[in-house]
Amino acid sequence: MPEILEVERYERLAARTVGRRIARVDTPDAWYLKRGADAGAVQSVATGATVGGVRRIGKLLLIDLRDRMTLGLRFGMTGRLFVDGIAGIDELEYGSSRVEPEWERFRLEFDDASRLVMHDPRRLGGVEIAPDESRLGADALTLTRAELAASLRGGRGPLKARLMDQSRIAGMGNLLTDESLWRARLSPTSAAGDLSDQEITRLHATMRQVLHELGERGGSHTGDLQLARTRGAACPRCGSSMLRQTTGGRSTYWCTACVDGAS
DNA sequence: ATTGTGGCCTGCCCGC
DNA sequence: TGCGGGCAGGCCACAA
Repeated sequence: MPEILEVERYERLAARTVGRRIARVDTPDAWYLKRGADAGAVQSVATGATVGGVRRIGKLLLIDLRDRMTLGLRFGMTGRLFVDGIAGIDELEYGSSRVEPEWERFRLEFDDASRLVMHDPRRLGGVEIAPDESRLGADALTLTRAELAASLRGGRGPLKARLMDQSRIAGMGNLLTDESLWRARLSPTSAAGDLSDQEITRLHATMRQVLHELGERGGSHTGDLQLARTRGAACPRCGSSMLRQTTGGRSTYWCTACVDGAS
């Protein structure tokens, strides 16, 4: 599913449209427009506008329109981006790899007839006008150790939930979070605020490594833990059986032996 | 403020 | 072979 690594790819793809003028906006799925936006509002904002820049905060893709408001694109779990017929991601874990015209939820058509298309079978993504960027925390790809420490401080809920709280750290999804915790040998269920300075340092270094390495490999589903994300699987590191439980409302796979064991 | 829960959405997989 | 239940998770509304 699109986590920060996938949306980073979408951002680079969308950057092709900078400087293009939007001739037409298509909103075939009214439900896909969020936070009070409707077809008329989106059209008045975007039609005739030139794309001034493309940014990303966490999993939110931002399209800045020159002298107009910004469009915010969220991809949910199965959203894919196409620009000029090129897919930002070929396949998505848990998503269908099929491409169906009826799954197109949002389109920008430019003066030169090129198009930017959001494709989302399950409709969990959406488009909004002028998203409130202050609701998002520090971007995970540039997260500093100090920002991580501040994000965890005082947290009494599970560590995993804090890492996935987009208002504190923007971009971490379920797969990246499980991979990072597993590599750092930290329990997803321990209280976020209970980590020692040493553990915070280790988690920070691990997250950086995971984001870099999985980014190079091709996405959030390419982690070392991925094959073990199934019931009854063995820990790829120590061979113990993986525990599956729900934490932070998400299915969580982790190895209690690796956390408890003396490395 | 913080934390936890349920619901949304729907294609796909598995078992019968 | 067809059918139906369960599953996936990003995000939000809501409750305590």
